[in-house]
Amino acid sequence: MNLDLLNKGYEPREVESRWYSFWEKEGLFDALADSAPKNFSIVIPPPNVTGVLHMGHALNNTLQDILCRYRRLRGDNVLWMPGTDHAGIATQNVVERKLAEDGLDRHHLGREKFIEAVWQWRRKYGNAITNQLKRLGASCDWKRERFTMDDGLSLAVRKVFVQLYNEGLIYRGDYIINWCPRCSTALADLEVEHEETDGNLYHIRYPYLNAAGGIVVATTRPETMLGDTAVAVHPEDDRYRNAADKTVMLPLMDRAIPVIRDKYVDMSFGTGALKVTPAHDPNDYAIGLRHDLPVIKAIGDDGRMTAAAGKFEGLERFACRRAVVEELKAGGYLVRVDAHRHSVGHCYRCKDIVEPNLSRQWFVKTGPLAQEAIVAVKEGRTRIVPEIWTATYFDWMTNIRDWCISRQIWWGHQIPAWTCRDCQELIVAMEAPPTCPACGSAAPVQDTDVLDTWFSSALWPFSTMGWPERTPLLETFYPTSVLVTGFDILFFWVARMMMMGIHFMGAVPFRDVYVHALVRDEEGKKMSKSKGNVIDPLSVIDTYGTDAFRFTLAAFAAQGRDIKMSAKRIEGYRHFINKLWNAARLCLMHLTEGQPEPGPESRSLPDRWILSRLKTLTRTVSEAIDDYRFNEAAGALYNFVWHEFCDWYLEAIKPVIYDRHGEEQKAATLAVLRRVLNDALILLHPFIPFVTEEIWHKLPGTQGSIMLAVHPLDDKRSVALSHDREAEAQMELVIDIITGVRNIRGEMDLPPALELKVELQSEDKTVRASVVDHRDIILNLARIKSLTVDEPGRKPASAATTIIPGGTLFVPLEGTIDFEKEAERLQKRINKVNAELMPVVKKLNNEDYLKKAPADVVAGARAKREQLHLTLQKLEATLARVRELAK
RNA sequence: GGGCGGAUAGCUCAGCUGGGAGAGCGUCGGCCUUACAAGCCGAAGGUCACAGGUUCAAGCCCUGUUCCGCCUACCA
Repeated sequence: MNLDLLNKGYEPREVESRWYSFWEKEGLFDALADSAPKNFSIVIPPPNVTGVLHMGHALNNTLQDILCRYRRLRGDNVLWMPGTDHAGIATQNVVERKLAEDGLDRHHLGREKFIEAVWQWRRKYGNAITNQLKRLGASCDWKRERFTMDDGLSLAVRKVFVQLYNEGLIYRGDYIINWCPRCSTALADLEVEHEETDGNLYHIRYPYLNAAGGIVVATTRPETMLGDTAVAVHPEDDRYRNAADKTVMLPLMDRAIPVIRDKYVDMSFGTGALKVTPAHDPNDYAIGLRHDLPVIKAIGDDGRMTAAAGKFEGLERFACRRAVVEELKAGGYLVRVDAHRHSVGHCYRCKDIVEPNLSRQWFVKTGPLAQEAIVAVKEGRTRIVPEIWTATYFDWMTNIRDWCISRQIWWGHQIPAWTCRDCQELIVAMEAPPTCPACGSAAPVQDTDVLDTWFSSALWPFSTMGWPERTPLLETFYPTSVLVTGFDILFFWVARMMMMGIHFMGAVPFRDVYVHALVRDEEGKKMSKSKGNVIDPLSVIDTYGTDAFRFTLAAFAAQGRDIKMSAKRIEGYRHFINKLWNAARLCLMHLTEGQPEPGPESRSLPDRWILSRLKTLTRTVSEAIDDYRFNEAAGALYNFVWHEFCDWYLEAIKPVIYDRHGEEQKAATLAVLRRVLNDALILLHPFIPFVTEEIWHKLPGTQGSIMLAVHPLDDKRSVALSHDREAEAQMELVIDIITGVRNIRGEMDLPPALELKVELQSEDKTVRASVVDHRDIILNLARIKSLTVDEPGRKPASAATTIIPGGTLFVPLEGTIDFEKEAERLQKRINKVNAELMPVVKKLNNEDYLKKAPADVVAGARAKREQLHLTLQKLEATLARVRELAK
């Protein structure tokens, strides 16, 4: 016996620190660029380079790692492509804040120096997130790590931009876009978060220019009136039949503006008259185009009023709102102010209120691209799991609007477009044109804008593999097997990868998209720094260990449901890791190298049973992983290890391994024990890689990493195992008897030390024989002194009784029995059986049921009725006897 | 405004194509049994949100209602 093989309690810190570097050093995460018989690939959703590991990353990468490790164990050539995203606005903000600490800002530094500063920052801090992924155990092929701003990916970005431009799928134009005054950049529609806000609806009277009275308009943003160039009414609105074609005087500005008719106006809203501000509202802009209205930009890109706002020039937009309202009131123009709840757009980065603003931007024409992406999913070339997201995907893709891709920041891929200083020719090209192709003037000027970060992420599945070159990596691993992601970036990222992948590779970027849930806090709220409810995965890992954490995530990753995370649940799974650890200790105390492996014929009942259960487990776990039902796989493993393996099997074989049943039996059992531990570790490894690797190395007879082990589905000796129905039935009987005795002991308050003699009466010969065969196991686990087996006959007088499916169990308690208590106990049982019996009887009395239900279902119900009936009879007879004796 | 999801034991949640209500934690009782007290054994606890409907049969399918949560949207 070798007790110091493993420590008594599992210490994750010490163990985990060893294995990650071992795996990396051995090259166990490396993919072969050349195609193997089976290839499997995943591209990581690249975390922001500024990021720190949060719960979302932890879940996302744990699930990917489970898939990758599982596929490797199944013999696949696995590529898990890692990398990070340059995260334009986020990173720029971080570095700007950093500079501010030194009293610097980017405008003083200049563009070039600022970008250099960002690169410096990236070199210094940019690996934080990848190091954290390593602590999580992520088995990425780090040698291939990519960054969205590295040379290869930047080339891919330019190539894509130029081609789309030449195909007419990228264009530049003046449109109303979402403008964030704080970030001072355009935002895509997706980057705007809408939030219901309590505001006011201001009713303002615009007097007619050459007539009495006026028109009352309603607005939530009164300051925009400074840019009004018309008032619109619906052509069929009788109220304004006479008003149309008149001219009103814009208050405060003393500007004459026309009253026009446009069907866009909703007669039922407000007064039915709409003030039109083409420069600051997308609908108004459209109306402006239809009616050839002037465009007056009253709010500047810095969020302050422009010269066009007259005396309000320079006022911050919300200060201006207050000032405008005051003046309107003073001038008698303000008719009414109603409280009005409406949704207000906020910048998803800085949360500042977004201002619709007219400006010249670059757009991707998404219609044709989206169409292809819809067809790909319709035809099943890409499958979205769970399927529920397919509808959402279609919905969004169908109603997609053009994608504003230019950003007025510095950190990112600068747009490969140049303008000639002299003739204004626009040149879109991979490299800077030395001269203008139109007029020959020197050095056209590059557009100062950069591309939306998601533009480069959209290329991720193929740009990381070396596109535009046709690399072996692409040949082998594109399309990728599956993309694992949270639904929050389904549109931002997945949809756009679909569009770009199909367009540029001619094939979908992934076969499956597995959409997982969000990790929330204990109360189901989204974790966020401002709420202070963030659980830091790294501190969880420090406290409970990576394996416990990963297992928790997997166990709660039920499809379509968010995960509420709390320390308490992780603690529960730490116990599981510890349980496994200690079970392994027990095994390792007895397993030695080179033990003989006797044939199946010498296997005991528990041996046969556990092998049969292992077979089921292997299938269950593998199928669950194949279907992305991670929680089912984790649940099956938990139940097997803790309850079947530890509670029953290990307890049952203790007498054998402690040398009470002879050498031959011991050798057979140890061989089984080894096989079960071996296979269970392999099945567990994708979920809890560290502890399984540690145990694996202590297991005599194993060589190298568990990552190179043969999966039970591919291992001849394991495949040869089959379901052993006989063993399962016999073991069930044994368990029933043991549980029955334990139950009596517990409910009758019998001291554990009290030596019990137990009698089983059964009319079933097979049952009797079976119990005799396995008497030792029962004596040991039920902690009883003797077990006699008989045909039904004389009932022991002073005994506690339990009915089990195979017969009746008597625990004679001569002189010590408490009849009251026993009667009570039996009555409880009777009530329970009755409750179970009632619905069955009712069913079987229903002729329609007998006629219409499938035969096997009816047969099952009949069998159940018989069995319950029998049990009930026995219980009632016993109770009657006990009552008699109690008198 | 449109759409989606959720409501099952005290808590957190499983329950896959309709056919015997489950787990973990917590609670109660008993155990230091030679791997594990981060453990072992036993027990209690549920009108499956509400109201209808389909069906021989509904936690599961349909309709409506209530309460949560999320996504989406250019009604000023």
